[in-house]
Amino acid sequence: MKQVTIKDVAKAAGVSYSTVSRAMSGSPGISEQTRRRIVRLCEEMNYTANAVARSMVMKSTKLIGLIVTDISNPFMSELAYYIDGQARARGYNIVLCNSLRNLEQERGLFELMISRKVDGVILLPAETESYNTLSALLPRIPTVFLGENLKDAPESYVAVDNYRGAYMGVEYLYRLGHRQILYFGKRRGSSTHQLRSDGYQAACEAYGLTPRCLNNTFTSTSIQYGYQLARQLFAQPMDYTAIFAATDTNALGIIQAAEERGIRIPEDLSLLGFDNIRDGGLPRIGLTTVEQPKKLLASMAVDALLDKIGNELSGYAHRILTPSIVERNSCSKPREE
Amino acid sequence: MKQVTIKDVAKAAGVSYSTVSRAMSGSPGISEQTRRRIVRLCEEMNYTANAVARSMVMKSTKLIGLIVTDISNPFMSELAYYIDGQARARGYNIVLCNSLRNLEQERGLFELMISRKVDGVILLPAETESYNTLSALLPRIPTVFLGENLKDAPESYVAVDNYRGAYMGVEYLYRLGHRQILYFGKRRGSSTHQLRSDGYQAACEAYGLTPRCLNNTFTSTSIQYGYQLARQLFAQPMDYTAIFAATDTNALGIIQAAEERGIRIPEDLSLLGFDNIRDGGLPRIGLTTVEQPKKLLASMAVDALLDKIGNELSGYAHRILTPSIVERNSCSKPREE
DNA sequence: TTGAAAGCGCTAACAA
DNA sequence: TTGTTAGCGCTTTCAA
Repeated sequence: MKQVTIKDVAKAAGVSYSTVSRAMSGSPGISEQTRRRIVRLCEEMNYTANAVARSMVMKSTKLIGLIVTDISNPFMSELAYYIDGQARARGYNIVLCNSLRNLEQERGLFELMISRKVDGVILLPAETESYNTLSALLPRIPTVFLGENLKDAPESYVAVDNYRGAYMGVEYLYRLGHRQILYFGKRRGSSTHQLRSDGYQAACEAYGLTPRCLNNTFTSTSIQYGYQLARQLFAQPMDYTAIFAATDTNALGIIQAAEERGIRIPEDLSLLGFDNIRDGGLPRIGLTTVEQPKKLLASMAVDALLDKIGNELSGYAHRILTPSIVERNSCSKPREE
Repeated sequence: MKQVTIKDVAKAAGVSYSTVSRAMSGSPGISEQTRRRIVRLCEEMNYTANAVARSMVMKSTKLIGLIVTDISNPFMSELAYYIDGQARARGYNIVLCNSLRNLEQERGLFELMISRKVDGVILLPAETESYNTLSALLPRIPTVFLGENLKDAPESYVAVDNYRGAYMGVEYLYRLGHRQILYFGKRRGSSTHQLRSDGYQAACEAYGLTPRCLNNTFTSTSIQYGYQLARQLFAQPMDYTAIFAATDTNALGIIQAAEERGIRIPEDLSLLGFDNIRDGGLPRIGLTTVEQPKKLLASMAVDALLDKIGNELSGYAHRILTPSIVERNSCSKPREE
């Protein structure tokens, strides 16, 4: 697997190797004739430029680090799909890592990205706390936080307006006629969760409803945990007509628990999610939910990062997108008593 | 964002920069005293070794290219999750790309990986044809095909025994009492699909059943297409008691179409999938399916690749894993007529 | 135990 | 239009 280098080509062509470089990179100051000759020769010789060597002198790897907590999570894999598409269209590739929602691991990965000299990193933080853990490293590499709202932190992020999304969710249920809405699954340590729960509270106040919140005591929001939480909940009398789940994965767990207990959705209970992960659109699930515009989030994150990479001087940018509600079949009017 | 280099540290420490290199890389031939002094200094100065420069001289990037058709597909994102874990444990990172199941795109990405000098690539091929499209490039970089069975091609791959899996699936349905089993969704251009369908046919013969196959005429196997195909199918009289879907995504589409038509699964119709993607385990879905052991597949692919990278001389290896059946709620005895 | 120096493959400034 | 040459930041041989 001996690699052909620019020197080999130069020798074969009988020119200096800077001429080969010029021919390949399309720079000016070279006759069309020799360029063509050399390009052809490169193909014949199977010459492929060594991107590592180029990175060395260009001081740019054209690589973006993407740190997610768990790529097998459908929300993140969808985001990753769009990020890759957008990045590649701009000449970049993605180095992917999973932090496993572990701050130490995340920090290690971040340092790894610095040492790999990626041009920038897009981070789906493990927790809100991530910002603090990483703050000392942040000046060393352009970074954009994605998904998590950093409020007024002096660092770039793009996220959905979680407060507003939750507010809209309550409004939606209210208009359907619900007056007892339970908020389900708020997880500690996440500003996303805090904002959603704040939005829920605010909307309840505005509409004269009594807010009621069931916290997620687990460290994660998988379906499993949602299910366990919901089982506990359903063991008690149901004095609400709708559940607003903090995340779609929570909602999926609720569906499972409801199924077991013979609670029909939406006939007996309306259920509203948040995120709009693909699974919610599956047959028999049909989850109505507050959508995070994943494609847009992804492309804004890439744009913001490349902006930052381009203008070293620039500061930071906060971009907050407005969510919307996607209606499927998990919400209806409350039953007449 | 001026980067601190090894020279800066050397100057500050008053030693040559080779000494700093030795101190950092833990090589012998350096007093423990100076090593400690230098390591401390590096930390103080925020020195992080430049992996690009190191790659340059080591002729190894410690990077693995991972080319999938679509990372948002749950099967692939799960695989990617395990691949990353296994690779990182061995000191490697992943460069992720999506080929969009497009041969040209895939070829381009493969060339990109060569030029990026990744140490090897794991490829979830777009089609069986991928092997031919890429064959000229294969000698230039260690590669392992994942998921697709290349039969006796002289290239490494790891895949599940698709033939056997399908055979087992038919046996499973047969034992439940089914005698009319329809095979659904075979897609052209995929040896995986070919093998599954062969296994189905063989099992039918062995058990004295009449094989019946409904081909997928689309180029992809998304839920959408499965749904459309199933709609056409259900418009005709149902002269089978079970459907064996070529993939879980197909099965999901079938569930949707069945739902619409009021066909109950498993009461009116048993449904067996293949792959065991996470979605199949969701509440209300409960798809019984032939499982591909994703974690094992991933770690064998990484192992096979690192073997290949380690021993330049070595040839290729074919590793075929045995699938198993995971029972949930989509299959039952056929109804008594 | 440490330092000097070559070189990895490339780009770009400068010379011719 | 083309060639020469100096690096990019590191590892590693060879000498001291």
